Amino acid sequence: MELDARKLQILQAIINDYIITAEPVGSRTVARKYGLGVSSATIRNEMSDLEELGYLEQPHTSAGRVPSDKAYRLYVDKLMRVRSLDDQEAEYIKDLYRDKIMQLEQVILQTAKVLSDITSYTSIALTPQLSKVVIRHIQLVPVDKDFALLVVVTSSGILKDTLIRIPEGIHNDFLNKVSNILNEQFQGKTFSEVDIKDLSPVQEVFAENQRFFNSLVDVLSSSFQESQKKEVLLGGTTNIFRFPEYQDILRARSFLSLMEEKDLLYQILASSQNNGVKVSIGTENPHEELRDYSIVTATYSLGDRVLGTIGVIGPTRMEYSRAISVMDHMGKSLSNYLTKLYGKQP
Amino acid sequence: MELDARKLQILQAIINDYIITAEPVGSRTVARKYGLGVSSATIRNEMSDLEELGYLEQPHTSAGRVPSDKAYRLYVDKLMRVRSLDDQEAEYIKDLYRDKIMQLEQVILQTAKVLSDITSYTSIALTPQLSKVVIRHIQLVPVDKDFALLVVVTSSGILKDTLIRIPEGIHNDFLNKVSNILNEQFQGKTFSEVDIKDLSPVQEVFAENQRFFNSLVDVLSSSFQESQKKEVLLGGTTNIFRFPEYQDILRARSFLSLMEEKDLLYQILASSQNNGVKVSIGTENPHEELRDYSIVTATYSLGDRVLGTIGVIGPTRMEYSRAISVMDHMGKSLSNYLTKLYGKQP
DNA sequence: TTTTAGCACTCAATAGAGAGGAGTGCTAAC
DNA sequence: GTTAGCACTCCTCTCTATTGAGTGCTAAAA
Repeated sequence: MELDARKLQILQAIINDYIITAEPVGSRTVARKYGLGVSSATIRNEMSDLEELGYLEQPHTSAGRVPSDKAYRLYVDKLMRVRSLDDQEAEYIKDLYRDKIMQLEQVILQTAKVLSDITSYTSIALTPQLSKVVIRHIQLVPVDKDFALLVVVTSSGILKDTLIRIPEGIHNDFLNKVSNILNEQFQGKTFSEVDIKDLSPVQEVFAENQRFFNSLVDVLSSSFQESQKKEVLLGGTTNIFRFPEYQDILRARSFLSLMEEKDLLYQILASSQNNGVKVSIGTENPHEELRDYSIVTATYSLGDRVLGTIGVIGPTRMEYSRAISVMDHMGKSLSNYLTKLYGKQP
Repeated sequence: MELDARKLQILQAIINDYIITAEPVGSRTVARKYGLGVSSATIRNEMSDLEELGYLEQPHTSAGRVPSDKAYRLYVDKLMRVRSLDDQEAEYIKDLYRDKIMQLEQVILQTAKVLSDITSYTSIALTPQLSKVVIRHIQLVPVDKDFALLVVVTSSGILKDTLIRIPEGIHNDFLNKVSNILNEQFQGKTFSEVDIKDLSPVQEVFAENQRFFNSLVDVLSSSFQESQKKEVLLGGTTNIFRFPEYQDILRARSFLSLMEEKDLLYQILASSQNNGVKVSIGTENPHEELRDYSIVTATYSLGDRVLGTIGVIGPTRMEYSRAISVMDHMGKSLSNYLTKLYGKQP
């Protein structure tokens, strides 16, 4: 049995209604609110068919029906018409990136905040995967007689700077020399290519300052290690309370706990590395814990290299149309901003 | 009527029991569990007195009694014996600061995490008030032909670094010159003393590079502005779910919303600027919203200058003894660490 | 053949009644 | 001053209708 036009209409009506009300939808409601010119009995028959086909589910016999993940999938792929952003939202997003120079992580954090504000879902963002990023410059900047700043600049902005203690009697010229060595060794490499052991041959340059050499190696290697670190940023975690299905303390708590599992969230987002917007509905998701949620993600890039992923998570009865258009727009705006700011690298 | 020894004993028993169980305590429980050698009827009479004196409250006639804020205050000031940390906890804290050089904000963030882990309450931390901090060094570090890094180093570590675009044809010597000018103007001043207008007289040095001058001023002033910014860090927000009195969705939600009001939290913490540990119990707190919570705070310092505040927040039936000893220890450890690391400044 | 009206049936949600129990306050005796 | 005893309060839990939204089926109408 194929889905004829009327079945589709009814299915769409049920999905629309359920997205708004979060209550199982009955045949009478469909007949009255979405006047299709047929009686509730007819709709009842159709709904029965739709259930048999796996598009609808019944929480219990005397309740209305609820769309299945399969129905949402159909809805996203075929039924729904993608809304474009309204002016206010577009303006909000534009404002975020207008004329600002922020540290990379700040940009992503702000993006997450705006995402959760606009969609009223919880937003998740992956900071850029620095292992893929090229080291542009390393420099030891003298600060005063005791301290220097080790700055590592990458093709996507600054990675990191660390205060490092310098031994007595070290001259600025020596720091410059060290900077040059570091650049020779590491410039142009990505973080995954870098190997701290490459420094060993130049150890003799440090002569009597072996302690300085060691602490430099320490700082650099922890810096490189950290660059591999997964970092997951969140926005609007308590937005989940807006939804009636999370008025239950156990559900709310389990959601909030889920949001604290950064490793899991990382995996979820990292899996969608192919450019563009991706929608995962409930059980489509490979992770058992996400069975009850839907996730809409988009990637962001620097030039044509994908750097990371942003997304929103919410109940499966998500406003897909809105979420998708927002994510699409946001991914593109963020990529634009980054590419404009950090441009093409040598 | 003054509180005699037996009344104090009974009060202490009730507080102890309520802190553990979160259930109103009845006269029989006191008689049996905390054998004072008198019958429940006697205790009942004493409890009645204690209620009249404002130390106990009754949720309803046929329930046991619950300590009032006044009782907790007495408990904290007189009754309780301050536990010292157990070895495991002390070790945990020591570990946190051992041999690590972290960015200032990282230190505070980690401190908050450990605090909430150890106490199982939610922790709040104020990042250092940079307006009181002295600028040690400003430098423009050339990164490549398009960008330089503006680094502002303060007496408490790095404040901030910002990537800044430099116009074509600017030579490193010029950047150094600019760095020197900036240092002349701002070195040794605190952020609250600094005035961006001081730069105007040197504007002519920039000659044809007025755009560069302008963007420099922009970045600097936003940097200075940001230094005044209140920043509140949290740890263990979902710990609140551990407590039976927050199994109710409304209470849990209202707590989590409260934790999102960064301005309010800032005010709360900022108000305790006198050195040492401070305890605010329920209604003692000037803020209406905190009526149901108790807060234990401690300050942390660099040398003898108070930089900020850390604290834990939880239900009024808090384990004050534990909380106070942890906060005391933590405040001191953090101050030690900072002072050792960033030491005495010129 | 499709649609519809009608009706019995199901089942969650809600309200109400009653029993149980923890705890108090009071009184009278010790 | 202390305690045993007892009536009383009031929350909590359980059990039992009652209600109502919604279904599925059947038979008649289109």
